[in-house]
Amino acid sequence: MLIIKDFSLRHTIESGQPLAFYSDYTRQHGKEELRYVTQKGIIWFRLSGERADYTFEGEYTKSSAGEEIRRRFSIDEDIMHIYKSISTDEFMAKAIKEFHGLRITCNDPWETALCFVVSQFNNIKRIRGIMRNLINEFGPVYDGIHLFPGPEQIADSSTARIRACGTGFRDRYIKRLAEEFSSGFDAKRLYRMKYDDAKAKLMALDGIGDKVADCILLFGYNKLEAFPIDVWVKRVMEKAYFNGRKTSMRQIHDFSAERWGKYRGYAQQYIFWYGREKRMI
DNA sequence: ACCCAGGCGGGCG
DNA sequence: CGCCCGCATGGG
Repeated sequence: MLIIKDFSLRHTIESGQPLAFYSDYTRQHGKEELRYVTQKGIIWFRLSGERADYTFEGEYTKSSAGEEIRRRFSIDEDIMHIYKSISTDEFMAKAIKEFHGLRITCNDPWETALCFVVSQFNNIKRIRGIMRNLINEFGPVYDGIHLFPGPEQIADSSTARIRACGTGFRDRYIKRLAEEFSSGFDAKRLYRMKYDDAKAKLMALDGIGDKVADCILLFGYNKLEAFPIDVWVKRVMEKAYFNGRKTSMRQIHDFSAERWGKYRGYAQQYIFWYGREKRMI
């Protein structure tokens, strides 16, 4: 059993992070459960207050599954220090207070890249459906359950089979991404690279632009200085920080770096989720 | 019917 | 640089 302080599974999952795109989350009578698959197996994660427990299947052991969970939810991160350091104005302080315990998840780079290539010009509900289709179509079966597919499993398929999962025009991006991640692109190397250099490497891939690259760095590499700007973040920030004026991406990037520094990825996730939940637009 | 969705690539001035 | 366009698909 684990004790996790300052953690809201609900805000973490519902704020549209990669895990939410392909897992089952339930909450009733104060008990929460998340079932998710990885390339190695299946994890059942249960939470009641601050008490967490888990079961697993696949290649995991009790200890490696525990490690998976610790890493995925950044359990060892000093979250209160991060909250304090980005609570630099009333809007952010209020968002953090109301949605206490929202954490940036730390996911696998390939999983994250696939999720956010699917996400472009799309909505969260459909992203979920497409991710589930991809898992059911390409994920290897373990004990009757499809695991998360590895890049090589998609790289070998036709674009038609990818498109049949509902991806639309993103089929060729997905195919090329899978090819890159299964050979050629050294995904592990980006862990050790500085933010700017890693971002340039990602943006060199077909179908990955400014926003998706930042998502992969934030949710896949835990580079907390990444600040993904999507339509929601842009509009909420224009309203809350720029007097309703149209503001360029460049200006918003600069503003976020200056205001929230190296933890601005957290600020971004609060802006995104708080803005949507409070129907600010 | 119309509009939009956690954008990107390509072409243009 | 900035701006504009097309892009698959499904839900409101």
